Amino acid sequence: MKATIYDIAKKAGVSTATVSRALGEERERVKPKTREKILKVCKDLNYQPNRIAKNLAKKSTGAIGLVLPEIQGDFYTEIIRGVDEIAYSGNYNLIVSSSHSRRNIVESILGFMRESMVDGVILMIPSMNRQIEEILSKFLTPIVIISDIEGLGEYDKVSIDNYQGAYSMTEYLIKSLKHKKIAAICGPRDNQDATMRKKGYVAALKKYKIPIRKEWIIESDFTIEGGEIASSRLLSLSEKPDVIFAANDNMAAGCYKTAEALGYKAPEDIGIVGFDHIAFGAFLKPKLTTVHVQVPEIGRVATNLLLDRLKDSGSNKKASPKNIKISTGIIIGDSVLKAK
Amino acid sequence: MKATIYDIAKKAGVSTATVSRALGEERERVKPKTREKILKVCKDLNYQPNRIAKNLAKKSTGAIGLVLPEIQGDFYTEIIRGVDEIAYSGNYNLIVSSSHSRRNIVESILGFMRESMVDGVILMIPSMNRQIEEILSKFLTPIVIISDIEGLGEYDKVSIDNYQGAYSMTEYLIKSLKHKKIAAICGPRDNQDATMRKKGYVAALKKYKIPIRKEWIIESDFTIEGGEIASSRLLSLSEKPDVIFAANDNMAAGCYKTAEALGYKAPEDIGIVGFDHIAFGAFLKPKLTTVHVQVPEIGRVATNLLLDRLKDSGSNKKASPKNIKISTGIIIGDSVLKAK
DNA sequence: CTGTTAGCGCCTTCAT
DNA sequence: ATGAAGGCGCTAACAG
Repeated sequence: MKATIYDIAKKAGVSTATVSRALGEERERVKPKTREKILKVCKDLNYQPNRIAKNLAKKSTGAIGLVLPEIQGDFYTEIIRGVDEIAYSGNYNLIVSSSHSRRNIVESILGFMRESMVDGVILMIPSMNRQIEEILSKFLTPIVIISDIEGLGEYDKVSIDNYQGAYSMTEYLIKSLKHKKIAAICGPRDNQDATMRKKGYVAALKKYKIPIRKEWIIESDFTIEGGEIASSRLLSLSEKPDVIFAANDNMAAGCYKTAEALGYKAPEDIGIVGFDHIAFGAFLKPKLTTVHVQVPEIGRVATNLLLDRLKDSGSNKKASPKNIKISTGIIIGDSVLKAK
Repeated sequence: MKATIYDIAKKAGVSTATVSRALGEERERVKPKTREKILKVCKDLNYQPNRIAKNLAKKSTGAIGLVLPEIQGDFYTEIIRGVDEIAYSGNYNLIVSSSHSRRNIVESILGFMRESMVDGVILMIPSMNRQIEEILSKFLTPIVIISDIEGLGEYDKVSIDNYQGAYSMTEYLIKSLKHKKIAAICGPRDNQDATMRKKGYVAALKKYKIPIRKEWIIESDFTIEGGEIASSRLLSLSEKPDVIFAANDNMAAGCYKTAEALGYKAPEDIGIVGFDHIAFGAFLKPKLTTVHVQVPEIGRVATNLLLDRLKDSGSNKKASPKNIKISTGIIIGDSVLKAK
């Protein structure tokens, strides 16, 4: 049987209160000799404090939750890294959970936070719906959302500046590289990041008065395979684009595959650019030109917002929600040439 | 203030026990009408059950913990995927934690499990030491170890069959491809996976009576950069190997980089093979020949072992520890040719 | 079917 | 510096 604080108290000849103090943050308020005795007994009995009981008594868990749509690939692990870094230095434990495969994200949220195993939650969601909104509205713990969804004014929010990133890349292709025939492989329609990236692309074309061609804008799914399929469609058009702007690096990798399979050589025959700047892009040949996203920074910023909330949750004047955009940059590789 | 089961009981005019039943697994044992009334009150008061209290009362959390050395790269996320899959279908929540960067793994274990926030733990560790062993020996919850460390007979254990994988690959290079000049870039000395891979390599050379050359066995660190450095050393030797067997795909990728930088062409000038078969290897050019490891399967198997333990923890006859090895295979790419 | 009553293990005033 | 005692919110016998 596990030893409890009560066993310790009895064996050490003190009260449970003293044991609690000796082990907790009030170490100083107990005589060194007593404390030593208590610690010795703890060792003898292999005492392991029960955090559940502690949490119940203190009404806080010292942990924050991170809910991700999935835990796969560099993108998400880098978010985790950013969150973990700040959580750790703020003395919070991190609990990561994913709404993986079969499990839909709503369910995950429910199981995870409605039951308050954590003091606060960082939620990353690609899209919103009534159901989720309703659950969120009932939330009792602070919550920070990572998403590019508009509205949501009542929550702290951090997002990638998808619009600006896509706009800048498109502008770079047009202005610096003199391209006009630029196709886009977009992410899923219901994914807000994807939507904003597409908007940025379209806006840049408009700005430079380049006509938008429907057949050069393909919706896909952010996977490598999706990129393969979409690009093979683009490359089989009678009028082909000169450059393909994939809305993420995975799909750009799919374009490489297709190009190779179809006998096109990048960048000479077809230019390819991506978005995200995930690690493995550097191993693509030719090196991928892409939009740089400070992924771990997203996690850091979100966590800082959450910790601020947690700190403030005592005082009753709630700070108004913050909305932070993480800026992007352009990484110039060798996957697209200047137009002839 | 959060509503408690007590508030519900009062407002619904029933006892807390009835509320607990109506909401829990004994739904059936309460009259439908009563239950409905209770559910309505719950809605009205936006009642969120407190899982902490529940855990304390039930003495179980319904969650298992997964402790990884880090959460970065495909290898670890695929482990997570395997674990999550089984945990989910077994109705357990998964809590992932990493002993990331500054935090050493021991500390992580301490914070994570000694305090029994979980019913059981899956621990992945690259190496063992006294300190860790001592902590583990004091463990009160079931624990499954993912590691190729020998000994450890008292724990359920799952490991990659590193030895066999490395042996088979080396044998393939020798027997099928007629190579004799095979160098190895190993992982860290204190990493057990690395050690077993090296042993497999050495054993195969011995079996085929190929002399072992110290200068062709280099210790590195499983990173891309490590692979770069190690391979540049190999390629600057007066007598160069024909093939480099990198102990993981990351380091193999580093070899590609170096080879390119130094003007060697794979596979014509130098053969390169790896270990792990992580996703991005398929994007290397030429396609990487490597040892296939069923990574998600590691997670699945480990989780099944843990769930079995948890199921049995009621009965007092403990099943004897199981030790499962996950077999490997060889993926033939284009990164090494038959010897001339 | 439902209520009563103890805990679960720890923390935290309030006294001493 | 320490002890006594009452929660924290929920579950689980045991009665009715």
